[in-house]
Parts: sequence; structure tokens; C-alpha cells
Amino acid sequence: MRVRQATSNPGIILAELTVSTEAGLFRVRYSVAGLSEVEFPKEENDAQLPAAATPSVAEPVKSWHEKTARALHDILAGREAKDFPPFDLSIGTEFQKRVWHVLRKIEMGQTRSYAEVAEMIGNPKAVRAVGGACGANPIPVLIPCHRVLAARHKLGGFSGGLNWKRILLEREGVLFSSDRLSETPEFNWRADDR
DNA sequence: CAGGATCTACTTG
DNA sequence: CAAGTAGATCCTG
Repeated sequence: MRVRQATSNPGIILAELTVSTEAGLFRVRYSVAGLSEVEFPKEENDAQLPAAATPSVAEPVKSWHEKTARALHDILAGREAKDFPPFDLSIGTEFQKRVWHVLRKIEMGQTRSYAEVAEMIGNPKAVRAVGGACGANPIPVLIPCHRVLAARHKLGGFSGGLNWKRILLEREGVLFSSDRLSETPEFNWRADDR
């Protein structure tokens, strides 16, 4: 099996929009199949573009984007996101898609270890490969790869920068072993820290 | 074939 | 307890 997807051209982007949050400006992309990519705010993007509210986009994307924005805000605020846009995960390999699918089952506030995820997909020894699949997750936050920790509740890694993983987990009230504190500079988004 | 967002089991300060 | 080391394992490009 494992037929190489010759069709379904996943690379074609219909629209690239942004979602403005207290944590910065997220950049998201849509294909014909749905949300295909979420990018964490970068310092450069923070110098917000014209991005005046909701740009004019055709209807499929428009409602998808509303859901994306809402879900993003909800999760960042520590609230359960209920409504998601369709996801286009066609760029992934079968293995990665299996992992991403399982990640979606980890509810807010919960965590799993890379080893546990490996077991969930029925490939208990592919622990390290699971880490790779998490890192390849094209839709972070909405597909909660940040809820996967290393053994003994250590933080583990994160492609988008460990600080984001910390922030997201803290927002969800998850406790983790202070792995390594270093790694990142000043982050000042303090969404009303109570 | 080399390299990772790992893990377990030691061994050392 | 924190921090290395070694070997095992498996998916990817």
C-alpha cells in the first residue's frame, strides 16, 4: 500500500490570513480542503500589516477562518474550543497523519507522553518517530501537539519554540517538571495574569 | 544512511 | 536531584 498521493495537490494555497491575538499575530493558510497551516507570531509580524480586520475572502474560506480565529482565541484563553474548520493534512505521511489524529483526542488540560502516543497509534516502539511527527504538525495549537510531554512530565521539545509550549500549557493549567528554564528571551504578553 | 520534540537504565557530582 | 552516556528503535528525506 502506501500509494504516493499523486493527486489532491495539497500545496495550493487559497488564502493566507492572520489572526490577531494578545499573544501576537498568527498567520494561517487555507487550501481547497481547509486549514492547512498555522504559524506562530514572529517578531516581524507583530508590526501588524494592513490586515484590517477580516479581509475580503470567498465564502468557503471566510467561515473557516472565523472558526479558526475563534478556536485560537479560545485555546489561548484556556477555554475548550468546540468548533473547528476542516483540516487539510494531506502533506503528511500515513504515519504522521495517524499521530496527528491521535493528538486531537487529547483534551484540554490533559497530556500524554511521546511513549503513550506511540502506544495509542499501535506502534509502541516508534517513540522517537512520534516526536518527529509532532514536530511536523502543520497546525499547532489547534492540533494540540503541545500536550505531548516527555517522560516523567518533562517539557520535551517544541518546533515553535519551547516558550510557546510553556505558555500554552500554563494557559491550560497543566503542570510540568521544570525541565530546562533557559531557551528564550523576554516574552511580555501577560493576558491578564489574574 | 544519518539524525531527531524519546526512553530506560545506569553512572557521577 | 541534575546531568551525562549508551543502546534500542523507528520514521524521514
